[in-house]
Amino acid sequence: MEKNFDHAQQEAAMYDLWEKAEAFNPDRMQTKKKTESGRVKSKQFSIIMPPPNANDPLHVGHAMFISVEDILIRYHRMKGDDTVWIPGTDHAGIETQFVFEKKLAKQGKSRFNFDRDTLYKMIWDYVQENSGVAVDQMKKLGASADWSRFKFTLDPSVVDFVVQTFQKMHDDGLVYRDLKLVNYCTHCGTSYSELEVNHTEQTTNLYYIKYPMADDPNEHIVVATTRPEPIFADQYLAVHPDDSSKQHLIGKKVLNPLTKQPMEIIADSFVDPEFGTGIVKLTPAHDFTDFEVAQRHHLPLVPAIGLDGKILENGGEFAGLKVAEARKKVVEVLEKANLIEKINSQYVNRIGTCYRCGRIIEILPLPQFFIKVKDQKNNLTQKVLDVLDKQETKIYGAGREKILRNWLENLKDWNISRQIVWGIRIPVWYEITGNEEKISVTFINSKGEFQKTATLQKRLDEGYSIDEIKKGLQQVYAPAENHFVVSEKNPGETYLPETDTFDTWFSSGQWPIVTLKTNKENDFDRFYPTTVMETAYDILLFWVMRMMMMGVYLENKTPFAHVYLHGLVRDEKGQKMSKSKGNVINPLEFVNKYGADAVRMALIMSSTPGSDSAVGESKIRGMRNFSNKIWNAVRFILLTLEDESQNHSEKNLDSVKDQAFEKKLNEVVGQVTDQLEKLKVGMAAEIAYNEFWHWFCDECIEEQKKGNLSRDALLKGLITFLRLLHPFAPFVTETVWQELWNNGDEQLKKQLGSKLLIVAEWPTE
RNA sequence: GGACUCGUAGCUCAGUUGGUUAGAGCGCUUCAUUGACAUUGAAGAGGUCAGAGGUUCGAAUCCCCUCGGGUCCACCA
Repeated sequence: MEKNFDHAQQEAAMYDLWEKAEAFNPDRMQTKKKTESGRVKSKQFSIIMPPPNANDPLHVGHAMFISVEDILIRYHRMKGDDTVWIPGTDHAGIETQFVFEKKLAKQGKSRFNFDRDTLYKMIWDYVQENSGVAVDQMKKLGASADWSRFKFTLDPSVVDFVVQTFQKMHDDGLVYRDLKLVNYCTHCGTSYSELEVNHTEQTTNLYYIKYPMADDPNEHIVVATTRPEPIFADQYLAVHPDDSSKQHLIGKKVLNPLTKQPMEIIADSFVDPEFGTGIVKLTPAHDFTDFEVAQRHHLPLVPAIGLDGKILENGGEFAGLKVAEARKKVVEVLEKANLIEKINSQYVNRIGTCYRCGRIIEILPLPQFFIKVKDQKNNLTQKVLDVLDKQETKIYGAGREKILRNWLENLKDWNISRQIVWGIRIPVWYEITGNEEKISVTFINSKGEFQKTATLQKRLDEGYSIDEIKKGLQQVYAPAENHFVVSEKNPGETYLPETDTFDTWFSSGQWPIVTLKTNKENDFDRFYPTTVMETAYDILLFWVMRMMMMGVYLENKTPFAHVYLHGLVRDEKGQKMSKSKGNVINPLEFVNKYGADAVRMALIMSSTPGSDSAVGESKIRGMRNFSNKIWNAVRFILLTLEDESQNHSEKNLDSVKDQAFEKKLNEVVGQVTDQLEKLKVGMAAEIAYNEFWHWFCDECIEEQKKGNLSRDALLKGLITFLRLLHPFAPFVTETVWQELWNNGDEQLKKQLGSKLLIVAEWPTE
């Protein structure tokens, strides 16, 4: 054996050995053990991998989940459980389309140059080019996932399943289409769920604007607002009903400062009498609170801003201006008319920004598809809360269960429409007959020219056929009340397809079910509910919550028994990694430098669910030393085995020492096993590390050198430790195991029990 | 405003049913070692476990308060 462990030379070979033996596939491996009574014991252990973005290389967070999950999988496989780890990759709808559009932009093109089908195919090809990278990197990290069960989130079988789910939800009355306010990014051209909006603080102007009284234009009231630009569309103001200083205003009318149209003052308790002047203008089409107030009082919804982020035609002289420009101009006009009392320029305000591009999110009314989350018959959130109450799913991660409960209790209906191409098309078709005036379309005509938004009627009048429009279709805008049918295929000549796609989380929310139901025949019955869902805590609400909702809806059962939430990996100083700081750790770079085992150990050791951890090069280097320690312990023991002269020196051994050694060894086995059973992966790794290095190597090997411990005991200890350490450091342990097997006599082989460590038996006390 | 979380060795962090001298990695000091490993070993310095109070035979751990970080949510325009 070489003096040091050469990870670069061994890792790929070991992975190859495992794959050739089909060690990851529970159907091929003998994972069932017979009990004493001769019965087959088939406790299952299953993990569905959180699919990484198919288009991106892995980052350190992925390395973290692979380490944790692979440790659990390897442990249970060795224990003899029916163990499966189902891998996959994600199409990451908005992310990927965003990246692709940037690429198009470099070529001077945009998504408006292509019809839906063409664009979809282009992105598909683009993702295919990159998709091997992530899988390859997972293998480099040692992931013992069953690749024969691999799934991509846009595989036809997945798409079919998701479409059926939507159909079922629609049949059950859980789906509705409605004009609602949505968070819309005019740059990305899509709406977002409330979770996808970042809130940042910003210092803005708070304008105090005079509204003349209708019955006496010399009198006025003052309203404070940060958003003067949609004033032209406002029709109502509000005060608090119990605000004694404002009560005389209720029911009175003022004049709109821009349009001079009369506006009524209503009373609603949402108004804070202490803020501003205690009088609020209502803009129901562009403010969530105002929208709710308007619904309570049955006030009209008058949009002022369009999907392009510009003022609509009803804005008169402001029409066509972008929001920011319009604001400037409105303020100018009001100032000229002497209608601005004062401006507080130091007002700190929270605004929503796009989590993708960082631009300000507009709130716009748009017909979208929603899932009822608190339906009377199918109260999804309540069902999930019940699951938590009954502890059918346990959450590991400090305080995270409370956060989950809090969200479930307050969750609003789920907007699942996204205005992008890269995803699963919502299987809905709009009846067009009679609605040609109300439906708008954008498309590429047969000459390849982009036709911007116009009513269907107008395009038909221009001589375009339905067929031509359909072929080059980009976007359909059907009114909320438009009749539609749910169907994957075209129901007939008189229909146009919905062009929106599902929110990625709608399909990935079904991931544990889809992967099991569209794979090997009995997988679902065999592995559902899965044992552990392991993922980062920052997608607890996006993903874990949705999976639980879909699980209880589709199967009446939670999709997993345990949720292990790992923390964010920070840099050596505990700072958040970011490209701009330049402190991003590329896990594969360190795999090449120090080995996968070292990276895994560094990520796992001293990490605990729910909390962030700090990892830097020095830690990884330290763990590389540990791999080498394992290597050299084996090297030493192999040398002593070859050295026959040592044999007789053991004759008069004090067997009491051996007994003490075995006792302690059993304790270590018990401790590591115990921690793994409790999902305390970090603790398990730490115990195995310390006991191996500082007890077995530092003490026991030295004792053996002095002749105080038998060679047999030491060998037994070594074999036991290799088993214990294998889940954590699979490559080096398997490498030395092969070394032992290939150089060992029959007796040693018998002791090892298995040619491959990966499927060797987990030690018992 | 509500909620959650954290404050342990110079640095980054373990220590979840309260129980003997509080641990690890890296760093630091001194020494050792040409035969498992310098990617090593031995010895050591370094912590009033943020602060005050309470429960207890016993608290880093449970409760209350204070101070100081972090995160999430919320209709204060």
